[in-house]
Amino acid sequence: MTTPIRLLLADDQALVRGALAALLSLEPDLTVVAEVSRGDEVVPEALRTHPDVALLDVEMPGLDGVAAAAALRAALPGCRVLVVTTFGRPGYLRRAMEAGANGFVVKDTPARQLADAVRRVHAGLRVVDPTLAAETLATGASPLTERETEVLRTARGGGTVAELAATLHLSEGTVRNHLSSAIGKTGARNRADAVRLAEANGWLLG
Amino acid sequence: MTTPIRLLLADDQALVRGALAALLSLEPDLTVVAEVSRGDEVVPEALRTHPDVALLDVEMPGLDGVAAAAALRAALPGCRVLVVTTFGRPGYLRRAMEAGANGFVVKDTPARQLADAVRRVHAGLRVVDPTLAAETLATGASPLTERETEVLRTARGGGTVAELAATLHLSEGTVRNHLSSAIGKTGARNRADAVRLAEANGWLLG
DNA sequence: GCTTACACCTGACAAATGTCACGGGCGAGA
DNA sequence: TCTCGCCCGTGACATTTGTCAGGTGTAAGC
Repeated sequence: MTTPIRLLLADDQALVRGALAALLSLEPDLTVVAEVSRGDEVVPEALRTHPDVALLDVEMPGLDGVAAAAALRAALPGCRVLVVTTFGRPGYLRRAMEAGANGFVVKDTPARQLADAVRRVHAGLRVVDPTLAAETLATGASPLTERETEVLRTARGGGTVAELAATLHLSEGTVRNHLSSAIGKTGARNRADAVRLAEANGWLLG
Repeated sequence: MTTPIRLLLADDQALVRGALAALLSLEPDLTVVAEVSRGDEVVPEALRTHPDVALLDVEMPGLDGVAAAAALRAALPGCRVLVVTTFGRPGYLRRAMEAGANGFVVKDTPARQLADAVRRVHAGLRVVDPTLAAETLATGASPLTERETEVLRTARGGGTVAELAATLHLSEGTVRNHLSSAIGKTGARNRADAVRLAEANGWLLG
């Protein structure tokens, strides 16, 4: 073993972040050099500490993990990215890979495998949960157009059509058309149902 | 120091569970004797391993952490319970305390404080996040009746009134009345909004 | 006994929602 | 060029939803 692999951890839950740091620090060839709680702190902290691998959560304030991954790849091309997330949503994996992530691990995986995943990513390999990969291929990309996802995303707050139209600067009829189309495409029966399904598939990311 | 404090960990996310085990094992006076991933495995495993303190997540398959806490207090009165959860929902804290939990910690708290929380709970003290405690007192208990919460819980799936009525064996009018009442009490404008608000307050637990 | 709260139902009503048919404009690709 | 898909809009329509005013029965409290 030469110098240890330098790690950056990004997770909004301090307890989980610290626990992951403890877990990874048990490995002699790994060392945690930075911890952040927000997505928009990833790049500045990485520029300061020059990690070899960054472990990013998807759900974070400021900037979601996928966007942070893209920004990090642009700022430090030599830094590998391993996305570690709670939800194994098919769309998340797809978006993360498109954003340049080198690996994707859900928090359901056994703790022992995390260090190996880090090492593989550092070695230039891709690490993907096989179950999730299959599901992603089965589910496919989002069938929703840009506008439809935007309307659905706004509809998450639970407002009337009039309010949606006002915040989106659209006509009420247009909003209804987009919603109807989204409902049809997702196979939902309701606006609320469509929001639920789209979110479960990871189709509502920024 | 005499014998170390024996811990049981319950969390459905294997990675988080393992990381917490690593974090707590760093403390010389703590030892993790059991790990489970489901709420309904807590009591059997506790009967087998006799932990001093059980760390329970709220969101778990099989049995939620609050119900598991109650069952554990009944089966092993000597075992202290520390609830560790992702969401700082006011209702969760209230329900957990009513179920006999000795402490309540959100996953936003710094990792260093967890071991102290465990020690305090083991010493017979109550550990509660002060911010969350204040919010709980401000929000108060659920204003919803049993039936209203049940209807809201069923409405989470996103079905029509007719379907809700069918699954609940009620008349459509009754369902609508319960929904309307719940919407009024929560200050929501929609059925979907009411579900969202009630869930955010932790009023939809089993 | 009386009151209060809850569960359950009915019927009716206005408002919101979801669907459809129909336009026009715009950019990408055959 | 022509077609196709997406975006945006209109108007109309049936359905669903949320609200209200009633009614019953039942259990708990004064």
